[in-house]
Amino acid sequence: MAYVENEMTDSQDRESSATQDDLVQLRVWLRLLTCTTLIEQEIRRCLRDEFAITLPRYDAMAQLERAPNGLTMGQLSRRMMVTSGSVTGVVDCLVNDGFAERVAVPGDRRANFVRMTEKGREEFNRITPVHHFWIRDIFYDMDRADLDRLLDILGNLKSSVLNSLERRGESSGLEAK
Amino acid sequence: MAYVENEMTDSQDRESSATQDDLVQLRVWLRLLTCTTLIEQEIRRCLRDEFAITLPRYDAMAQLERAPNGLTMGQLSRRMMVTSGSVTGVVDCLVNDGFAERVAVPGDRRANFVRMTEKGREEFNRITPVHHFWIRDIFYDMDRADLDRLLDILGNLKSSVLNSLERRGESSGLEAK
DNA sequence: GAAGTATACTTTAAAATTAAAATTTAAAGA
DNA sequence: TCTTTAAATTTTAATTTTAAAGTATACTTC
Repeated sequence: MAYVENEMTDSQDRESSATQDDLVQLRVWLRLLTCTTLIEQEIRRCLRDEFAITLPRYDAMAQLERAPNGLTMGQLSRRMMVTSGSVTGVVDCLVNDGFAERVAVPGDRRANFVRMTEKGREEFNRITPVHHFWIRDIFYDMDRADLDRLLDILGNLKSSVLNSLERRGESSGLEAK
Repeated sequence: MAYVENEMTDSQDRESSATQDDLVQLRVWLRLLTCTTLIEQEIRRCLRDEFAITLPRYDAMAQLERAPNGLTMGQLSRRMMVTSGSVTGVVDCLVNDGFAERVAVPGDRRANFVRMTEKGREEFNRITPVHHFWIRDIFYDMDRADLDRLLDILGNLKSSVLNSLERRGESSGLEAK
């Protein structure tokens, strides 16, 4: 799931390559990846241990929760940033668990909406406050100024990435509108 | 692969939940995840299109390249931040392709070193400059000050995450030494 | 040195993921 | 209308991933 960022004896994770010369961008990328992986693995573990749910499923529920009328598979796929094939399986599981349901789209027989059931909404509301607690705990040492700066800089980074994708063609499958 | 961060019409990717109230940490986390996912998908695509190699395999090669004597499976697993079961498969493929080889560890018959072959090193050296170019292009709009600040703040974040993991027990499987 | 425990790794089963092909339906053009 | 093209999903095959179980080897302690 990613390159490197290691250093010292055997300190694990993935710091340190690209430390010698001036590849700042590479160092930033590797550190970004390290942070994301650490956080993602911890959240995944917590969700499994305390709520017996996988991260992709909680992710899907988080998207559906804010769309009372449901989302099409395509919309859900773009919002989760995974391929539609992947979403098919995740939604199948949610439907199996009774957390979501598929509903026909009036004017288009190719598509169907997925939306949360009442049971799904209840489960989501049970998980979410605890999830927020985990996140706050993970970011506990970051002061408000750091958080604001980070949000800001990541906003710039996101623009930079999207510009890069546009330069190379493919508008990344996630164009607005 | 992760929650949310969406907004506006249908702008895709995953901005916007948690925009209303004061869940800064959550907003930062979601934006972090968005950036990482965007970059990772693009690098994955480039590696596939231009070098017919997967990201995990290139990742493993990047780790092995800086360890001329090889790494044990456990070391490689911790550095790649994936489970050892996962590494087994990736290394099998690298060995199949002739990019890596397994070597017995003198004093320990349970372990074995994995190290790159000359062919693997050549392939790695062919890919790496192009990889660096992609990374630079992706970060093109970020000025030096932003990059430095980002590296710095992500360093703090990494510490914060590791502290959080320690508080909860499990030193995350990646303790130094 | 025997027994119990820990370590290094592989294997297994289940999920998630991607890319590409296949299906079905809609929209557009002639 | 007919044909082509596009769009929304699902399916398929291959990878990667995790967690947990299994194997083999090393270490510790009595």
